[in-house]
Amino acid sequence: MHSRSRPKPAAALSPAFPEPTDAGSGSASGRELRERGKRTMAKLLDAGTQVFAKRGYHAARVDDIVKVAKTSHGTFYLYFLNKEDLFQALAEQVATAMYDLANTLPPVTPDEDGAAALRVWLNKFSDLYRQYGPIIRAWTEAEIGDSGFGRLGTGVLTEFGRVFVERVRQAAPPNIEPTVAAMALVAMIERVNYYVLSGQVHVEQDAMVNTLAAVTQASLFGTPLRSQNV
Amino acid sequence: MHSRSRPKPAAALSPAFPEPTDAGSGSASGRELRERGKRTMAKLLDAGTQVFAKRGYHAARVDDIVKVAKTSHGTFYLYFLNKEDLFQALAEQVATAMYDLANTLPPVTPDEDGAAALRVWLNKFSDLYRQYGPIIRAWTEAEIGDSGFGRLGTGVLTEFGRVFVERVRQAAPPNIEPTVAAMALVAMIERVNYYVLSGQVHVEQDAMVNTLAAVTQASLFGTPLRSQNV
Amino acid sequence: MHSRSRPKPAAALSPAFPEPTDAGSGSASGRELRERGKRTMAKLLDAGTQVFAKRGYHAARVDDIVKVAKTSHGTFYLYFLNKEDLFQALAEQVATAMYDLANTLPPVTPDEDGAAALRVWLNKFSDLYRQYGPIIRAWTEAEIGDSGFGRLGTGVLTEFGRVFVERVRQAAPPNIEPTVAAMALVAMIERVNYYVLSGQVHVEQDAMVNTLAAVTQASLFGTPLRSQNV
Amino acid sequence: MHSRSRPKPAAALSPAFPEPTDAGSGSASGRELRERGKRTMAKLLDAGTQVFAKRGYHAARVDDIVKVAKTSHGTFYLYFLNKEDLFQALAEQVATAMYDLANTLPPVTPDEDGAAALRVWLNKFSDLYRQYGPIIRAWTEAEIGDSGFGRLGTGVLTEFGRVFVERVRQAAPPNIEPTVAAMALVAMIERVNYYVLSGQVHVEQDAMVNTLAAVTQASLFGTPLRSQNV
DNA sequence: TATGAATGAGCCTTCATTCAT
DNA sequence: AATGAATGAAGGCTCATTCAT
Repeated sequence: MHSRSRPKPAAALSPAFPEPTDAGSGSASGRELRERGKRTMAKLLDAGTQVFAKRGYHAARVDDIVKVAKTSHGTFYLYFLNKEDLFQALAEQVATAMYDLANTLPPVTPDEDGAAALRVWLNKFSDLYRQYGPIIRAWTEAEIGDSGFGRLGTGVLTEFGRVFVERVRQAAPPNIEPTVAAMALVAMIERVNYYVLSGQVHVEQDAMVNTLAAVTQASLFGTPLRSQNV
Repeated sequence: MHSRSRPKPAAALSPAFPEPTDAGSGSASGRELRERGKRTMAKLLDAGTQVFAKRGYHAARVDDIVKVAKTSHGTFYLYFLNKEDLFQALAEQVATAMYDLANTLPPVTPDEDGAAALRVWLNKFSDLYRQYGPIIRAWTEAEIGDSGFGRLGTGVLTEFGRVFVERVRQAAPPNIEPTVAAMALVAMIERVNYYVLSGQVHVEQDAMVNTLAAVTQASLFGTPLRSQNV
Repeated sequence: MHSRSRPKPAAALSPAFPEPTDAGSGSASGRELRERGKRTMAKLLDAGTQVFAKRGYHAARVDDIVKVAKTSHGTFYLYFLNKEDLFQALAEQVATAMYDLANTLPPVTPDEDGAAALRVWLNKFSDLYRQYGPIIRAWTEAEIGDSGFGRLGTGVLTEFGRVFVERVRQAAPPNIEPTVAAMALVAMIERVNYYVLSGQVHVEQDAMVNTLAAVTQASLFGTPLRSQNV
Repeated sequence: MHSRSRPKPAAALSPAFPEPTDAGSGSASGRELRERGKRTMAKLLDAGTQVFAKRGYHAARVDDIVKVAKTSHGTFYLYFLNKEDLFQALAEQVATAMYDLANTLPPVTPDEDGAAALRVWLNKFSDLYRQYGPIIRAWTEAEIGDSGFGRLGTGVLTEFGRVFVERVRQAAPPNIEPTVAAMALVAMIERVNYYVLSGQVHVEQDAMVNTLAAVTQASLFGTPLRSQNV
């Protein structure tokens, strides 16, 4: 669809973390932005997040977005090729942040230290998911069909899987099949956060995190599941 | 919007089962359908499944559906109030089947019998998910916003949760918090099936089922995770 | 631009002349039209002729066309892919008619019989030009840029040139260069009609035809130019 | 619309020549331009010529023009009221040059001297047409509708007609109708140049000029058409 | 019961023009 | 004298829904 490409999120995998609102954000033309231009683009990205969150990808109208951003249609198309392009930019922000988070997953040990480290990480995941969840949801929606989003999503998923597999390998006896188990854990963590964020189930973040940590440990080390601090 | 309501096909699927989600359905005449009418409606439902699967809820056009069903726009509106109504009908089919399946979840025991029973059930879940997955995915999409779908989805989720909680209670020592753990297991099972079905990860159904059963047991009884038959 | 193709005008070169309003006319989908559909399409083609005539290709809005045709936007796009597609259909009508006319050019002889035959033919040309002139003008406009119209126009021009060359060859001594002379005559005839039709010069059709016939004969046979019946 | 009017560049082209088409020009401050300003204006006029040539009047975007001129939107509107104003300025250049050329048309005599003089003039016409042809083409396009361009075009045409009529009168026996014949010759000369310039027919300039001269002479004096020097 | 033509609100996108710096 | 960000009125096109047959 667009003929000019934005900086790839993969680049952001590097340790040097770019400023959140600029990372992966692109313009319709790749031109350099002055101060004012940056503000406008940030407003649009932010408005996009809100509107996609509220209405989902398909139902979101450019008109909604520019209204929230208090700017005009013309301006929108100065910064983005179209709705998809804006979404792409947001998705890349998410992807970048997720990649980075995945790589901070601590080694999982069977003791209370391991559980604590896991809980810290799960809290960070939860915070990130809360921040970007709407985009992720819309992502799933946009994914259907043909667009290139799928790959982005799969990429992030794969990265999570890869890191979890490593941890599973480090932790578990050699007779278990780490890839599937890793995926199962990733799936659980993602989806529970989704249920909670979307309000389909009502649980405190602490309870959720504790349980997820416990299930994860139990899965790897056979520690009987006990919900702590609930 | 005309007021005529659509015959409720979902109801027929499980005569004994109370129609829990019927409230929101704004459809469907009680008029009896002749043989031909039944065939046409079946064609439309089937076409709807295909098209929603391929394009998602929003991107699906009535035009696509009637083309696949080899019928006309006029006919479509003879059987359904609108696109949402058709989707509702399909969603109700899914919900009914899911409710029924949830209620066949066997007691979970720590022994190999328990694992085997779990695997049988997970296979049934997987089959059902494969059959209806596209609708479920589109469901998530339609859910965003305001429609009544959310309730339907939440209802099914709740039912699964309820049943799992019962089993977790039966199985686990009294000091664990069953509701959150149950939800985590449901989330894991659903999402892994989704990943696999949507082709985002490539795993054989057997491997998936075995792992899910193992993780479930491990979570409840501390059985160290072992992937069997992989 | 469009993925489905309309019947080629070249086909219409065959002696069997198709009904004027159906020739070259195409639909967005190639589907067969019922009586009503044919009427609607005719209305749109007619409205297109009027609007393109009045405003030119670029300035013509689909909205104008459907207003003149007393129909709706939706209907327009039922019959044509877009504005260009409608124009194409009209242009093909013109091209077909022009091809056919070109092939009826009589042999040019130096006597009064030759002049009379030429006048008859020029009158037919003039009538055709009056009928289709607006489209031809818009054609020139649409031609600029990249579209395939150019070829169509060039094709018609070439056909006229070819036929005139034949006649010039028949008529003129062997020492003259027929192709350029033929083109010059074609250019003159076309452009004079254009000037007159567009109201840039005010001359009666008779005077115009007589003069064109006289110049043509004079060019070929050296008959001194005399304007008759003026 | 601001009322400041643009400096009239056309006037400068022929100080002695009365500005006949100035009436419709709604432009341009009498403010004097410094060296830099003159350069900028020249860049814009030049860019305008290129872009109108390539895309035609309607399809030409101000954005294209300023890009080619390597300047900004703001600057464009410093020099011209709007797109039409720039076009007007260019058209006036053309009109002025054409007027001047028309008035150098030599008397047409039946001998070889007359033919030679005609060929010299036709070559000048051709050169001018090549230089300004794109504008003339766009002119025709802009003409459609309501703008004042038509008058400008008609004015030039009328001037050519007037001059040709004089020559025809000088040359021809009193029994011919000079106005129509003159127009026919003008039409021919213009249109042949157009065909050649637009690449619709492929002829060397020499062949074209020779033929046009021959047809012109033949029309006036009955000299049989012979293409010379081909 | 079935058809397909017709409708028009809605949304996306472009581009001439203005304005603050 | 120059810049480039911002604006918003057009205008193209789609698609859910209705209607006449």
